Amino acid sequence: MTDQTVPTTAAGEAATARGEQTRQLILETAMRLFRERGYARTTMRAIATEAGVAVGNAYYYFQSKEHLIQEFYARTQTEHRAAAQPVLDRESDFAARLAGVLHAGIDVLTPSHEFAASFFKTAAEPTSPLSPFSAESSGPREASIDLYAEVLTGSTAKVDAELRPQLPELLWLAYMGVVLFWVYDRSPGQTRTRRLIDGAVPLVDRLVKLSRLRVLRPVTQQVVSLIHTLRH
Amino acid sequence: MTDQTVPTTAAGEAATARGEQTRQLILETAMRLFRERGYARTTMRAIATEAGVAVGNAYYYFQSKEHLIQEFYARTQTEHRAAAQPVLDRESDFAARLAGVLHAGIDVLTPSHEFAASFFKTAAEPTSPLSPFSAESSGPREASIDLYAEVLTGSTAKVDAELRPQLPELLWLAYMGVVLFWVYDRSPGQTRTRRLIDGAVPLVDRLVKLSRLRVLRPVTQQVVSLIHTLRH
DNA sequence: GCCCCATCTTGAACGCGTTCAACTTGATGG
DNA sequence: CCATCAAGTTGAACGCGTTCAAGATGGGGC
Repeated sequence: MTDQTVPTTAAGEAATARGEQTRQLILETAMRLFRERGYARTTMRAIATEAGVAVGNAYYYFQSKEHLIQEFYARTQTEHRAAAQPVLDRESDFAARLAGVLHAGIDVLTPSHEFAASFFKTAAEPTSPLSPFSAESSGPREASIDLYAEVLTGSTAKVDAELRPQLPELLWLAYMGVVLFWVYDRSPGQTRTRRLIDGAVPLVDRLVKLSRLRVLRPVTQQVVSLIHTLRH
Repeated sequence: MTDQTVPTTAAGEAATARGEQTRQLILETAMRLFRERGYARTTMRAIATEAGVAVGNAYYYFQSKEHLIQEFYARTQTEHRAAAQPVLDRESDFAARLAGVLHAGIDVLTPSHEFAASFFKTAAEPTSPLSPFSAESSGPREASIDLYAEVLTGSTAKVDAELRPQLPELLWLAYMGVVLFWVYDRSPGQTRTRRLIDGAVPLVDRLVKLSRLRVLRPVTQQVVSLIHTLRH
């Protein structure tokens, strides 16, 4: 805990130091091997050997094997944003924007399905820096939440005023749910996940719009108040 | 894969063979050490030593360190059922029954919070036999779903006819969500999880009752149809 | 030209989960 | 009483992630 040891330059730092090349070399090698053999079957020794460095050297740049994955997060998030941009530029309907962004996320993840499943256990541990809720993952997480804020702000949807500020984070949470479903999805090409998105988005769209309705306002307020309670 | 090797008698089997005592001894020792030191810090060597057997002997009875946990599932489920019984006998109101059962679940889990957090990563892996969705966990899972069927059948709540058959599994899924929240809950005594239950139950109660309402019937049908789609 | 020293690199060593060939035990039946 | 053999038990050995004391490198001040 609390060992902010010396170098291990955080993800996208400037880091003009000599070793930056080595860092990139190790990272590229690791990513390639992870994709080729899966996370568990890729050993640190293999990464080091293929990169032409000593095992210990990999640990100079990355605190652990798990930390090599953090780069995967950052890249995935960047790709997700890029893949979602056309939809955000084109659509103004809330449901269309949300579905587009969710599908874009799965598009980006699809090539890594096997790899993602094998390292998912690591990310799931509450104490892990790789947990999507951890402080270490706050960068990609906030970028991702921003994406859902944009889904909302760029849309023509009218949303209950109290619910609106909470919605981006709720949508991100729903996205986490979709990813969870996707990780467990064993159907060929993860078509079930696609069906989940196509089925759930109109539902969310409907509920969001109904949130302003007389009968449902108490429910909406109950939801918002629960969120506030849980945030402390 | 597919190595249904010789003995390793499944959880609650008859198993009158000689080694049954040793099996229980190893299991009790493991459970004690897991609780005392946490999962990660308990080594197989320590379990073996404290139980007075050789390391290999533990592997004669349990395929892996992870498999020692499966017993924990079965026990937790049994205790949950027992702890929930008074509430099921006493209450007839749906919300009261649901809240009672959920709180009973967390009551039972509370002493093992640290341990649960440390082995959660293992259970989260899609391919793991410990995953709550796996075939190996079907026993405890179905027992747990039955519990939520009973929450519903013993209650006076009137539920949409199409939604009703899906509800026990949905409630179980919600319970999984509560457990997930609980695992990540770092607040002292996991009071946030308690607040989640107390906040979410009235909400679920309200939604279930509203499910029969004119305005919401389409939404209800949409939910049911989505469930059917995802089930194939 | 030389030394200094932060930066980078090395690989043997540690403790872990897991495996396995070899050994012991004790009920069975001749 | 002994031979048999499935059931149970052993601990050295393997490959893994990780650590760390020791060494190599090379730009900057003198």
